[in-house]
Amino acid sequence: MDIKKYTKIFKALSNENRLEIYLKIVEKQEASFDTGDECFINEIAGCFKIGAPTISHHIKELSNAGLIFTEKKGKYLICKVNEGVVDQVSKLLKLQKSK
Amino acid sequence: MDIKKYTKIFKALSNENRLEIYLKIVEKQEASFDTGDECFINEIAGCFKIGAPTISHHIKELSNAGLIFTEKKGKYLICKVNEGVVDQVSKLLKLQKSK
DNA sequence: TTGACACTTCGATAGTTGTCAAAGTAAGAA
DNA sequence: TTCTTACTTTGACAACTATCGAAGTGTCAA
Repeated sequence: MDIKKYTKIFKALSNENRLEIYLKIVEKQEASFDTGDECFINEIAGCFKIGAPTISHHIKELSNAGLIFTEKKGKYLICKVNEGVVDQVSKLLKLQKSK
Repeated sequence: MDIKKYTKIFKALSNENRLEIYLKIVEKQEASFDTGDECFINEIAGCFKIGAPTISHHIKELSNAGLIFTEKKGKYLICKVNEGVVDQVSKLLKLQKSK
């Protein structure tokens, strides 16, 4: 088990703004099951009172931790949740009572 | 939803030694379903190359985040996982595809 | 009561992190 | 080409964190 990988994930989620950015991406992705829209960072950036450089930095941390995937589309940046990692995290934390 | 509560939890798990301490407590608790033993910090402290003050500090952070409960038994300290919080964390991170 | 043990508290310090302003890049519109 | 928009990179700095040694507290056994 790669402890470092998980500490990186938890570190990425341990900052208030970064966690909210991540949750916004999750939210947008949920909505997209109906609409088919993608999550443009541009659209959610306005919700925060931090500057563009800081948001860019946070996105990179989330991406580095493997929590999200990013993709450039013209001048916009699209983000997607990495659902596999989220499942791994849930498993790590839990007791395996059934075992 | 209380973002601060969750950032505190993630921060608690974002340090390598602290995550390992938490996982040791989980492990001990799993074993205890058979043996009925409790998790004495004293016993797991030897696994780490950090000093007692640092371990004490880490335990307090885990407890403060609500991830574990602690209890004094004589001169020993007993730790238990707060399973409720772990479930909440898993729910927070996940997409609700079924909705 | 003395000593050993299991922590805890305190104070210090090196290292890390979140944020910003300024400057940079790259795409698309005019 | 020039301008605007969207993001990135860089450099700096204040705030926070992990760790330690030293000293402190409380428990238990001899």
